[in-house]
Parts: sequence; structure tokens; C-alpha cells
Amino acid sequence: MTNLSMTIGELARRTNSKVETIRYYEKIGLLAEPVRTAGNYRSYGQDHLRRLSFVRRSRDLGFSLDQVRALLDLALHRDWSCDAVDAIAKEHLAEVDRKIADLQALRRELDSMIDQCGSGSIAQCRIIEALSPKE
Amino acid sequence: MTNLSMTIGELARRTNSKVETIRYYEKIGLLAEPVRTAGNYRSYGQDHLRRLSFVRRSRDLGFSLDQVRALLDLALHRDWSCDAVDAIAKEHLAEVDRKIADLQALRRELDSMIDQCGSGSIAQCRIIEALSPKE
DNA sequence: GCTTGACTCTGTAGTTACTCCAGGGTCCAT
DNA sequence: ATGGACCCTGGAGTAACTACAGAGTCAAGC
Repeated sequence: MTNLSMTIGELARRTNSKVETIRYYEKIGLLAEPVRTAGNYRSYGQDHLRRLSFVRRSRDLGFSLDQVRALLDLALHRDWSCDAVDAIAKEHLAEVDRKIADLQALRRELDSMIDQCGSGSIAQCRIIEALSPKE
Repeated sequence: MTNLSMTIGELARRTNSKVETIRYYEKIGLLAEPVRTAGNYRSYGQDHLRRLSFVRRSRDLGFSLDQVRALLDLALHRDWSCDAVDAIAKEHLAEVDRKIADLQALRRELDSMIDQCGSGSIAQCRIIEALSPKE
């Protein structure tokens, strides 16, 4: 076992977040209070790193903190019925699939713009249409 | 041409947003002021629907309003050099690809949980690990 | 062993992106 | 001609950060 231990600044760097955000997550109970050093500095370990990374990346994917909390609960599925886990997982799966489809549509359009650019000028741009309601 | 025209409430319903959010976007200049009816009601057309849909879905995918503005500018690429369009599009493309990869990892884990549930109970859950830094 | 600069602490105020009233006007089906 | 569902403006409230201020900690170098 790697007995990793880091300061709040290092954790922030590794999870691409701000120091203040980490303290904020601690305050609202999303991240467990870490142990403190003799000088009262927060000291984080591997599980803090994993959990915070999950939170930050989920947020970056457009999930609210409440949804992130639900996903974390799902992850720990402490004494839950399989039916409940199944229902919640399926709901999230549907949303994830929707997001993937939207991102792929956006991706195609960005790609096509870069392509067109390579050949001199941009003939057309449909990135707005990529995320518009299909009629 | 379909000469579509709708109230703010209908636009909200069609774009999965709140009436107040639309008025807020108008206030900060993200959405053009629509024409008004005799009774001072906002009246929206096809392009408002498209643009707002793009904004809402981009937001749902975790882009900030500033990023959305950049994408919209890119979409309209009024008198921009191809180099500029290319650079910005490539930057966004990289981020989009990252997001797709993360969502697919999350998707796999949710899928596997649903699978395990089907066969009685959950043996393991790795959704946190799915979005953790790979060591 | 003392300084100095980068980092941490708590607490509070500011920002972004909405969201929710209050108090009133409009529209239209009965 | 009236009740209910909608719209208007303006302002306050919420979620999720983000940025100080003022003070303490730590390790490197002299």
C-alpha cells in the first residue's frame, strides 16, 4: 500500500481544482475532514484524491452537486436494494448517453470546421444546428 | 419556410429551460431581444429556438457561459481568420474528446452495475475509480 | 538561528448563473 | 365579463464556487 499524504495545494493541483473549492466541499460535507498535521495543515490521502477527482470531473460533465452526491451514494451502495441501485443507475445511464450523443454531434461539427479550414476557408458552420432540436 | 412564432413559455418548454432563464439570457445579451406583441409579450422565432437550444445543451455538457459565447462566435465566425477559427476549434475539440472519454468510462461502470444487479447482487462498484486519476 | 518567500489557516465578501417571488397586466374559453 | 393560465418588470434568494484580508507554518539558504 502506498501511504500517500499531501497538502491541500498538492491535492488541488492533482485534481485541477482550487484550494478554496476543496475547503468549500469540506464545509458542505461532500469531502471528509482530513487529519491535521502538528501545524494544523490538512493532510490528504489516496481516497480523498479519488473522491475529489470524481466530484470535479462529474461537475465538469454538467452534473449538479446533488447528482454527484447521488452517484457517490450509488458507489457506496451501503445496504441498498438491488432494485433501487438498478433504477438510479439506469436513470443516470440515460442522461450519460444523451450527453455522449450531444458531445459527438458537437465533435463532428468542430472536426468539419477544422477540415474546411485546412482547405482554405470555411464554407459552412453547423455547430449551432448540431445541438438544435431536430425537426 | 415555416414562420414559427411562440411565447416565452412555449420556448422554455421546448428548450427545457425556465422562463426566468430566458429573460436572464436576454438581459446579459446572450439572446437577442425578440419582437413584442401588441400586449407587450415577447415573440420568438426559429433562430431563437435554435440558439437557446444550443446554449442550454452546451451548459448541460459543462461549458461555462463564456465558453458558450466563444462557441457561438465561432459558429458565426464573422470575418475571422481561418487560423483563429482553427485554433479555437481545436482547443474545444480536445475538451470535447476528454469529456466523451470520461462519460464513456462512467457509462461502462453504470452498465456493469446494472448487469451485476440483474444477476442478484452487486459484487463491486468502480464508478468512483472510473473518473479517478489513473496511476 | 534567522530571514524570506511560498504555502496554509479561518472568516467573510464577491461572482456566476440562475431561480423565485410580488404586484400587476394580458389572453381567451366559458 | 370573469376566472385561470399565462405574461410583464424589478428585486431578492440560492447554488457553487472564487477572491481577499490578516495571521500562522514550513523549508531553504545564509
